[in-house]
Amino acid sequence: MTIYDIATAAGVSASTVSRVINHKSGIRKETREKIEKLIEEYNYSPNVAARGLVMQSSKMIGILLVDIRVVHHIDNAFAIEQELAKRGYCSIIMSTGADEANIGSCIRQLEQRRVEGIALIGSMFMAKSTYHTIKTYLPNIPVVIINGYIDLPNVTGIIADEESGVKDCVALLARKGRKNIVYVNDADSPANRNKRKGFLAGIRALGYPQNKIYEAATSYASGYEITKDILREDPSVDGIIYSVDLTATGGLRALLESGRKVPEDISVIGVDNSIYAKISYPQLTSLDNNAESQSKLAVDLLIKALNNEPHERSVLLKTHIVERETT
Amino acid sequence: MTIYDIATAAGVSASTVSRVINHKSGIRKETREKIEKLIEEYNYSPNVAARGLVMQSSKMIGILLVDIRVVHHIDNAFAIEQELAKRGYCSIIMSTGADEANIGSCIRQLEQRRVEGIALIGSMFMAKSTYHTIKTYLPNIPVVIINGYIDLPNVTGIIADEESGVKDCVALLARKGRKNIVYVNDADSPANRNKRKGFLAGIRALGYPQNKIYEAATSYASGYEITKDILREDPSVDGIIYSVDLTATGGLRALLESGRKVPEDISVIGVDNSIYAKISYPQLTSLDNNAESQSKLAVDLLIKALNNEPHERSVLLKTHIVERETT
DNA sequence: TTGTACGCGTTATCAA
DNA sequence: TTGATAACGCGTACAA
Repeated sequence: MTIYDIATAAGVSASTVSRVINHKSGIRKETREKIEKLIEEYNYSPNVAARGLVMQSSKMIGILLVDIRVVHHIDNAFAIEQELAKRGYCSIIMSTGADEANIGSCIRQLEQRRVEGIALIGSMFMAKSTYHTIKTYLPNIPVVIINGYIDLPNVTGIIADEESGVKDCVALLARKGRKNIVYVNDADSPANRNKRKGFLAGIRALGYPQNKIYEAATSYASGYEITKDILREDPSVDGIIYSVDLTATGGLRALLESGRKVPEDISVIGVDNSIYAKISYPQLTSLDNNAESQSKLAVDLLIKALNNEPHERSVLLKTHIVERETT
Repeated sequence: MTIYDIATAAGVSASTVSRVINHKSGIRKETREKIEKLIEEYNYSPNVAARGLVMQSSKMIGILLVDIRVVHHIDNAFAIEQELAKRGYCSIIMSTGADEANIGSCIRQLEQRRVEGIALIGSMFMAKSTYHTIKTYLPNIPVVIINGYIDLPNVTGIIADEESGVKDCVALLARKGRKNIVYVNDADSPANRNKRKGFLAGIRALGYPQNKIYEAATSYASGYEITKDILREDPSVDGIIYSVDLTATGGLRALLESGRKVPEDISVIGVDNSIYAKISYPQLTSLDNNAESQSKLAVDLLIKALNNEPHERSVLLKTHIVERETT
């Protein structure tokens, strides 16, 4: 079913049908109505790809995430998808995985689809290889990166200042009288390296001798296990900062089982201020990295870029601690 | 940058370049190498939309969810996206919202993009209007629906038998000596109507007089509030089944605050066996509706359908209860 | 081994 | 108010 079928059925040319479809003026009322009826009758709808070819516009954007299942990232994707859908854009959402080669392959796929803009969600996309892929294959289309920054003229970065945020977390624990504070990192990423820096800076500012960092995977189970390790290795620990809420929830469980009282004996802080922080028991104090503002800004900047309007090239967002029951 | 630019630069015709790109045989080695070098040099990559036009294949599939942020659904989307990406398909993922008109509009958009297959995730897509939209606009492309069924020749349905599952939950609580069991529903959906049926059937089988059903929204906060209501209205309650883990976690908090011991005084069961069940305290007993099998099956059936291989039209999956600390 | 010519489904230009 | 024609970028039958 093509525009020609409708044209033939209506006894007009394809251009007339096209005009009706695109609501152009200068069509006789009867002609328009006849064509509209036929379109309805045949359930005809124009082929967007063909239209895109001649219009030189795909009306598609790409959204890349390392893993779509990470709640913290999907909220960003949702905001972008919804807002751009309103403006007629279709979103291609891809989980790239952490492998740099695959990230490159995904970006190239988006290029082949001729997307008109790209959102990169997660600090993983700050990698050198991504820089090169964008520079080489997508030097002209707008790119926003959430929680990251890439120094390219067509790329806009939005970063939450988690380094200062985690430093503030350390200070908060110190104010609560904590002396033995450790940090639990999860997966290696630029964002996590910044948080770690913030932790070390915070400890340094206090002049504490203890600045131990533990490594966990990004899961409840891993948070649980590493925390049992911590209690064994550093029995005097009285404060733990986790790089993400999820591992912190596992940690809380371990603490509970060990008989330690939270926050009487030990304080705990997570990062993301996610649903996990509210669900956990006790409810988790967490560093809010302003995900909602990030999303809104990202959408806003991407739309501006798509419309060739002037806009910032990089934005740094403040973070703040949401205190709950674990501190 | 088009195939013609490469052809001109190489001093050959576009068809020769096309042959090189598509790895056809019968090309002189030197010609091929020259062209390959040029493609590399110019960072040329073919326009997939144009190719799709002539090949009559978009290599795109659509994934529809009511809300991409619902963890329980996003896992399905992830599995489908990953598996089909391996096979060269690009996924258009859309959050439709619950509004039927908008669902229809999303399906029509996918049709205009000429997707080659569609996955519908969530029982909301069993709605009459969706049936008609598919029947009218997409009578020929394969559709799988996860957690639902639509009686159309091109649609395959996968359903978890949550009705029996919830009935089993009631029976489990009865075995634990529970006499006053209530049910907390969340949003209205076909799946939830089945769970409710299961609850009522379970109560009926036991001959219990009490079969009260409460209504909540799909959130931690709502689970918390409704549970406080329950304790006020039915102080003798000793078992609560929640239609989703999320509301159950809110409920657990309310029970804890009320001073009731779980599971000594009261037993709690959720549905989905999600991460929430593991994070909550006490860890939540939950009805596992086999999300992973659902995903695998959906992918499998969709691929078979895309390849025109024979496959089942509808599958019913068993559920099972994962017992943790709340029963 | 390579080139020519056409078609995929649409829109825009220009002429009628 | 409408139609013929070219163009978008590509793949392929057929010819050379």
